[in-house]
Amino acid sequence: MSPTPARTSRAAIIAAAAELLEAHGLEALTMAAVADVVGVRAPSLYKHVADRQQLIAAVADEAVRDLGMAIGNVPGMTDDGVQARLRSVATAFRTFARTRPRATALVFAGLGTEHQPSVDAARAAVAPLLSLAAELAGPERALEAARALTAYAYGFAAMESGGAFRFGSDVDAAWSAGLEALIRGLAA
Amino acid sequence: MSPTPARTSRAAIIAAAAELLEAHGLEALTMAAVADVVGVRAPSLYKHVADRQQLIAAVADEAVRDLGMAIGNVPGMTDDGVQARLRSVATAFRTFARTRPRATALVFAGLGTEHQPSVDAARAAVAPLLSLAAELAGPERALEAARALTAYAYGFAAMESGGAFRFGSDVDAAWSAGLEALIRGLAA
DNA sequence: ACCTGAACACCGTTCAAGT
DNA sequence: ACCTGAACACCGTTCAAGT
Repeated sequence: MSPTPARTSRAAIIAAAAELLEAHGLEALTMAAVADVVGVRAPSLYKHVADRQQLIAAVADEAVRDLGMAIGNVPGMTDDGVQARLRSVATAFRTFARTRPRATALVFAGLGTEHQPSVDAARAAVAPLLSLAAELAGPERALEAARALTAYAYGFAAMESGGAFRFGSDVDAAWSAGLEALIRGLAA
Repeated sequence: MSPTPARTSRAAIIAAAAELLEAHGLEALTMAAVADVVGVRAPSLYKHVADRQQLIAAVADEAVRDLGMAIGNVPGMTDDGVQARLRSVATAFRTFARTRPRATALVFAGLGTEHQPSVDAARAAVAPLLSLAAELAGPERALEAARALTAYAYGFAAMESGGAFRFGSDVDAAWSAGLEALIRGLAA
């Protein structure tokens, strides 16, 4: 007669889904596999998430928040100049994208979902980058500069994770050279 | 007794798959849907392609070739300086990515496939960009410069197609400003 | 030599029945 | 109030049977 307490939770389900995505790709993120990780049967998931699309959307939203924290909490930046801090934030972005490439692709390329993270979440995530861009290029051109930096960082990280850089040579050096060039150009 | 002639072809199948991908997304690229477009039943496709993964890979390969042609045949560039030609080629890339966003994501982000386009195909596609990069930044730094330009162009186009630019303001102006900054910085 | 229907394993999702 | 097995429609893939 006593109603059973929940044997899993929305948070656990989203975490399991994010793990499966990163470990084995989007096609491995099945309701049965997620259910298996959290220890229930597939139909039970529908008590916690509407359907698979919404679960994927929730994984993307969580990734946006994680990314925001990753680039918002870069340590020891108080003493540096704008360009050095921008370099640190962009590199934190790259590190995040290398750690969670498939979640990053879900957020930025959106292949496999029609979902967009909420405007508020996106705004919060890029806030630190936007304020540095304003410092670098002036408030008038802050948005443009932030977009250019994000485009470069995401594009580079995506190509890197996707294996697009296969002509040898030093990938780290290419990252730094491109970033320096962009920062220099935006500051001018 | 006479063996039946092929009622469809590998080329037609790939074209149908590319159409479905762009029109309705990767999850709409099903064997049944492709078979329907080319006018056969799903099992017949296996006479022409090994399986769905290989079909998706073929779509990606074809997209790489198309992209190579798109950025290799930019008209009326003979009289321009390096920077102007680079601007034209990068903009041709953006135009291609806006026309075929999902195929572009398949090639660069590779979410939904483990496939990589062959090194030769990729090399051919980026050849025009590489030679311009050499002209701009010197042969020593050509590869770095080409990578930075590709990363920026793909990243910008991906974010644009994915709807990441939703804070208002002029997206075309942002594209130009970022591209100018990068070219200026790479030339220095 | 290619095409087909039937069949199988799998997936997302619903729902009545359990506790 | 949540969980489950059974069921349904759909998907990728195989294969024996047609022409």
